[in-house]
Amino acid sequence: MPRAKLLLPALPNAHDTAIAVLREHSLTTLVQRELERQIVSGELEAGAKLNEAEIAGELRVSRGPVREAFRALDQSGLVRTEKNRGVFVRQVSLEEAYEIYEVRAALDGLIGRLAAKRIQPAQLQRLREIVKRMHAASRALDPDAYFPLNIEFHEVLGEAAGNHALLVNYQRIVNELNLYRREVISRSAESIPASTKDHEAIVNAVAKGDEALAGRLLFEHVINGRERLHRVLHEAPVPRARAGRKAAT
Amino acid sequence: MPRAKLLLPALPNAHDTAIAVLREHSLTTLVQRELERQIVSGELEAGAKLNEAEIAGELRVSRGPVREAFRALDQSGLVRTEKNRGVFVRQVSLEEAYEIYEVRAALDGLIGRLAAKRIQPAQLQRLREIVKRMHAASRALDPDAYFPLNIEFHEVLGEAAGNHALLVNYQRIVNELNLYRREVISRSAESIPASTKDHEAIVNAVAKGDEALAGRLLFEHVINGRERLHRVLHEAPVPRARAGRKAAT
DNA sequence: AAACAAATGATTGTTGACAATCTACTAAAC
DNA sequence: GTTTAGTAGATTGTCAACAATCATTTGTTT
Repeated sequence: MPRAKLLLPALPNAHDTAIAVLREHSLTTLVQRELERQIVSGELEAGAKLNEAEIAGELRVSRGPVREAFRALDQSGLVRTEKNRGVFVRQVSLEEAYEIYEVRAALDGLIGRLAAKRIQPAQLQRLREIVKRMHAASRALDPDAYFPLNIEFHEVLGEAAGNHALLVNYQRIVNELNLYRREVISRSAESIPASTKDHEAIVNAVAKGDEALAGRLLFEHVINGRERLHRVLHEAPVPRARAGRKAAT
Repeated sequence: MPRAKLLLPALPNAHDTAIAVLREHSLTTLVQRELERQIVSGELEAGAKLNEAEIAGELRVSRGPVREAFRALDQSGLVRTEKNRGVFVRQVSLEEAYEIYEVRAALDGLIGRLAAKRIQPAQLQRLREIVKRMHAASRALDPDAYFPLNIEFHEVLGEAAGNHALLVNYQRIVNELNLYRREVISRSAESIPASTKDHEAIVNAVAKGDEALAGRLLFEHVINGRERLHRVLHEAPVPRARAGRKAAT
């Protein structure tokens, strides 16, 4: 008798909450999120092949939702699909990373200008605390502590810009970039102090409401990051890239 | 006897070419492209509901590839999905459009700077011809001729920037924006001359290789476009019962 | 032994069927 | 007349089976 379900008391147990989740989200969405999490966290490493049946088995769903999730992840740039061969966690080449950094610089420049105009006290406070923790990680030269702080810093700043479309595009770009940076940044402990200084200056510019300065600092911060990355990879000189240009007038 | 297929001579007919296409592209990809075309062209108007079975029937495929295509289109911002209700061609509100314009301005600013640095003679020639045709459409005050020229202009410029990641993100943004602009721009014939002048100045700046100027002009061009749009919308909404002001939620 | 050919196994691409959910309509109650 | 409950139809979400393609191994030939 299905009627019984309606008479159940509102005692939430694991089964009920699972059903509640499914009422709002499709399996495809859940699979997509889980895979995204695994990719972004590095659990699935770049270049790894994603086997439909295997993933479906692990997540206890059929291949349909998995395939749909693959399509979404492909479009968002986290995986690449080869017909009849499968999908693979995207590997971002140095050249691609270089291009993506330019895009990110432009978006971050905009974020800086908007954040300087619109940031709210609570958000500013969060930024200041993150920077404080960054200083600690910086003194300890601890990349594993610094990396998530860096992510959080730019996340908060992105929210402070108060432009949802901008945030969505920014997050996508940063995700792609993180595919590239993870392994590298852990080897670049020496760049942490410089990066921390950048962040501090950015917070000050935003706090002052100096839109032009905040925009330029963020733009340069990203370009600096790109060059640091490049230097770590090839001890060779960085391709000519002028950090000083402002994002957009 | 399926063996016969292997013995067929290499005379291309409709059937063979269809098979050749499928060797390279999955049905999902083809469905995705077709729907994207229909949405961008306006064949499917904003807010329209996309029925899985219906589309599958029209395109002679099963629902699987259609659903996968939906996922990709959702991620690229062309449709919105409501669980158990279906997918709809995305409607971009005025507020969203306003936000997206800001993002586009930042990306276009970057395009301007990069294009000024890297554009090739053939591309510059294409831009000049487009502007010439724009002048013609401008004198005739013909929005239907002007609209595609405008799209093409920015497409060429985007290619000239020589940054693939930038181009991909830019196209996505422009697609979203076009969801909003189509109906509006046709009513704003009076802004065509100003827009044409913008384009001409941009070409000149790019031709001179003046990165800062090209970047600034493009940024301002987009913002101007946003303001023109805003003005058209807020002047016109008169009680006069002229058809259709539904989009602006 | 090296290289090519055929067959086998594994994986992806596609389809149709079934279950769950929503929408629209009818009818009864107030 | 309006509202509410119930039901029938349509639509989406999920799944499992089938077909096509690719990868690997085995066997044959030189």
